[in-house]
Amino acid sequence: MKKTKLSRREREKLRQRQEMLAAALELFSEKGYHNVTVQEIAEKAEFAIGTLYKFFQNKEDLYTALVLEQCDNFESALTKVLEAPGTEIEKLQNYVQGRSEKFRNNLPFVRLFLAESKGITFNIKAGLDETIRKRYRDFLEKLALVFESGIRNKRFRNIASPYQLAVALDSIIDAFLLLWLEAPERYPYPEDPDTILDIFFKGLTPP
Amino acid sequence: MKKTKLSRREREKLRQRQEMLAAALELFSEKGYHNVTVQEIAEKAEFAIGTLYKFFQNKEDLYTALVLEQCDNFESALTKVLEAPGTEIEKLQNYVQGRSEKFRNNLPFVRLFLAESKGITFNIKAGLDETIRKRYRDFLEKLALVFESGIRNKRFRNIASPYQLAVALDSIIDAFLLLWLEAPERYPYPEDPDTILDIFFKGLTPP
Amino acid sequence: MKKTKLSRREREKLRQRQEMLAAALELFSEKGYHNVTVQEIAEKAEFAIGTLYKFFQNKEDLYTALVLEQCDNFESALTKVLEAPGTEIEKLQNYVQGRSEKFRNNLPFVRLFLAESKGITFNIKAGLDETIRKRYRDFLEKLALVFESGIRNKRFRNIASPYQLAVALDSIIDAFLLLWLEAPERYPYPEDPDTILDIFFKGLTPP
Amino acid sequence: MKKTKLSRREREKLRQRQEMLAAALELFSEKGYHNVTVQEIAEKAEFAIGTLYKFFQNKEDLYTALVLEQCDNFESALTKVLEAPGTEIEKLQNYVQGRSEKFRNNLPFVRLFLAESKGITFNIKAGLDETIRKRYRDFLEKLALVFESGIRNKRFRNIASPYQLAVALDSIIDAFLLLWLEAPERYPYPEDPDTILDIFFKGLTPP
DNA sequence: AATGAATGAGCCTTCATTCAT
DNA sequence: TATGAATGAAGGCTCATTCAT
Repeated sequence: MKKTKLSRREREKLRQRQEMLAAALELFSEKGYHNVTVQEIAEKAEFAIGTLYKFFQNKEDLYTALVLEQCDNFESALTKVLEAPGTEIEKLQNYVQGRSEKFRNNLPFVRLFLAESKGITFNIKAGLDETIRKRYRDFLEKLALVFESGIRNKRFRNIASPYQLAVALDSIIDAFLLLWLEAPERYPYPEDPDTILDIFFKGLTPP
Repeated sequence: MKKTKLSRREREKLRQRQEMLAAALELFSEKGYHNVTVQEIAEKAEFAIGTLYKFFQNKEDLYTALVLEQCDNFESALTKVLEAPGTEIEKLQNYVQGRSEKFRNNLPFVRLFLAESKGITFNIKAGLDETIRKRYRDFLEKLALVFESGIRNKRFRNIASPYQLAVALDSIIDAFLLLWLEAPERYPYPEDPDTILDIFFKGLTPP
Repeated sequence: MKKTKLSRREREKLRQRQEMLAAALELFSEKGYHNVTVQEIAEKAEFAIGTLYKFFQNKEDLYTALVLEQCDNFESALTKVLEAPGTEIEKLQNYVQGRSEKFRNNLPFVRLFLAESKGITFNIKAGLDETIRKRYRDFLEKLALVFESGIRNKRFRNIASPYQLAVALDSIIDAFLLLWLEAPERYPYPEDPDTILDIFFKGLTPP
Repeated sequence: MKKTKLSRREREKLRQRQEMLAAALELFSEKGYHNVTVQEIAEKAEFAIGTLYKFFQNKEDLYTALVLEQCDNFESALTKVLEAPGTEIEKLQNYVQGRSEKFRNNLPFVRLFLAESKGITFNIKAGLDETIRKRYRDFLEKLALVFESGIRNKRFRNIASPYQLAVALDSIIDAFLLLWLEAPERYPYPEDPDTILDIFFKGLTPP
């Protein structure tokens, strides 16, 4: 809980930086890294190019900062959810609920995130994607812990390794998110969290 | 089932085209669309740039042709699997098996496919991704039919819409594929097909 | 012999100006005009850029002021040497000695001076070099006077015009200075003044 | 005496390269490295920028190639002069004559050469000047050999080390060249070679 | 008066595409 | 028909200079 007092100047700087990142996020998410010019970002953020280069060493640096910052944000929010007290089932319910919401409120970033974590982007020369995948794997380990404890105390059946279950759960959440993204009216989100968990909890074959 | 006789000249043309596409696939999948020059592709394929432009209108056209052709290939192979006779469970088993294998034998393309279907790539200005997603949705409908009939004849529990189940299954297959792609030794593939189906069929909570 | 009393404020101004010029000299001589930013100069001099621009209209102006001031300094010192009483030979001895010393104590400037007077630098658009060369020519006239009087009173042989002799002498002094600059241990300076004069006075061919 | 047959294509390439270098030489020598844009060079040489970049990796590379090639040219021509048969005195006469002529026929390059070898230019990051100075030193060693043998067989008085004499001679030649460059009508060149040698051979003081 | 953040013109360089041979 | 040299538009980035505080 940082409480450092920032000078007016510093606060101003930070605000400017956020504005630049916001403009960049919107553009990158809309057109892709290579189809956005630094000029455009500067214009959208209403700064001169030179000013933008005072904040970020180059285009790649800007992109990297953008993605990593957003990752931090997501990570800490979802980690908090997982660490809240409750049974494993409750934790998963909260996680599915929390992840879905967080994503739906940050669609522009989600598109970037999926691009970096799932596809090949090569937006950045030296593997930003690798950094992001590592962080994502680390986060999945935390999610896996819930499955692990659930299996240990017999609340969950031992049908796959905890990590695999974590991977499976997340992939379904993302898939349903994309479904909703593409056709919000056909696949309304509100009911999905339960659907997802039903798939997981009940299994397809009748008992 | 076209059986048109091709002249020697035409067959030669086709072979050249395939060589160009093969070179392009390798490069695009390795470095990303924007980090590959037409020059490079021509060199790798051992043609002159001008020759390459005789076959494809421009870089985008080449990329589009490449992706769509590969999609055709995958689609028809997997459709065939789904249409083979058998119970719904057998069909799904064959599908998971077939999809996994097909993917593992065509890794370069899979990377492109995931990039285009999951992330935002904007490799191509005018929504190649939209075309691909549409085709993918259409294919998912076929997969959904299996779930639908399974639900109808009570082999499967009705825990989600058939289409949702199709989406969920595919997303898990892809996720496990990525898992294996990133750490083949830690997540060996052979056992995965069953794991995936177990998750689906048995459900997480004990009966 | 200006004796104007400067107010404290004016003296302070002058001191600041000198500090800026000193920082600039060091940087320009080390990296060349075009590889030094005004930013750098301001930082090294520990002033804000804006302050620097209060003293000099622009980068060129700063450079010009720097070079001209240093030239003034050198010129007046060496003129003094030439005007000191003594025979022509003594004058030349003192000149060689004085010039060598002065140069060795102001290496950073010498590099700039040689660049401006010998090479093409185009550091400055509107011919600073021309100004400098003109001043240098004027100075050489003074040196030539020594040769002229030496020739007139038969102390020197009339083997070339006085001005040519002045040019020749200076070029040798500079050449030896560069020699020493590049390999101080191999071409130690102390003995050089005499060597230079020997070349001049004795001639190469035996009498 | 290379006699390699060049294909028409190769000869054409070489000619283009020479045209680019010629345009660059003229511009660099007229305005200085930093005041010439690649655009300008391309225009003057009547090529598109892209074509120019097919021949040279970048602006620095072009400049380096230009300077080094010209150096080669000068070096080999003057070395040939020094190696021609004759007494030491004849060799020096030929050298002064040859150097003067060569320089006067290649004024644009001389300006570059002096800038790189005498001044600080920092046109190029990684010390082209150092390369050039090394080559110049090596050449001076050859010139020094003439003085050495002259001293050994008593044709020359031993008033300075051979290398120092070489440095002195060259510096005077250059100085006189500059003199002529600045005021051709006042310091006509034809008589200079003898003047220079007179200064060297006769000495200033009467016997 | 002093500051230094903001500006944006201009430069180097790349690469998709064309077209003469 | 196949070639690949030539093209030049467009983008990333720097840095001298200004001006509001």
